[in-house]
Amino acid sequence: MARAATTSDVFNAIAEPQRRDILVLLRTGERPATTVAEELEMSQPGASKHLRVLREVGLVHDRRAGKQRLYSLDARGLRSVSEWIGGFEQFWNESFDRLEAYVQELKKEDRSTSR
Amino acid sequence: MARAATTSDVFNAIAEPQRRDILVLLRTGERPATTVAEELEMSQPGASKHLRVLREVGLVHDRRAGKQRLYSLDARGLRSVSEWIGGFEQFWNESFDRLEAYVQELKKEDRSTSR
DNA sequence: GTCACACTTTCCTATATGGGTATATGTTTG
DNA sequence: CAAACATATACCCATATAGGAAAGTGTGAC
Repeated sequence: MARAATTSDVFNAIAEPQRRDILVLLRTGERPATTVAEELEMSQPGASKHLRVLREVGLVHDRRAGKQRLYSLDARGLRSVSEWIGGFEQFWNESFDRLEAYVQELKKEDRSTSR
Repeated sequence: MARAATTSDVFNAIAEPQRRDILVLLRTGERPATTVAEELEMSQPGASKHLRVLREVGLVHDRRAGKQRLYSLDARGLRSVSEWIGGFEQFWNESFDRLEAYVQELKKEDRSTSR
């Protein structure tokens, strides 16, 4: 089995750098697919594919506007990620302390090794 | 080109459900690889591989303890994700409003279609 | 040293992807 | 309806998994 389908999981959808870039870009407002491609310097089909994935996980919406299709951000899907991440905030400092201890340990080992 | 290597990107590392489970499990304290495998019902080599990925992106640390190797959480790497996500918090409510408008629009279309 | 235990790595496989290129689809305009 | 424009899809390829099975490595015990 390979990795889970990006189309069904927000975590996978935002694992791709270019898709993250698209989301960031859309914070400044909706825009047509072509503009997204141009502004992020990716091919038109490339942008279209990424937008499709983002659409399928619900992170963007699209609406027709004449010949164009305007894409807009719907950040609500990122909430689940935020909540998951939130469960770790309390461990940031703690693990920092743990790292400190780790560094101290390394220093000790180094000292005893060089003797 | 395929997706970026999981070993070099925290976003990719946490894109895999089982790896997220491991991180959550490790919040309750360090434990040997075998225990991780048992508690999460994954094969021992499987757990080992996932732990390796997490280690390489710095989300876990390991230390030898006799025959065992104890893995512990280092959540600091999740901060970059948290920060990125944080840039979207202000859009949650806003996009909710946008969705409302979207729904209204759908209703309108539906009405005009059924006429 | 040898054995057992706890992991890690190697191999192999089926499957997803991301990217490029070419082509198809949908919409407005003349 | 034909032409033009904006996007989406289909195809093809190279690569990166995740997983299972089997073999390899490191460490404590006898």
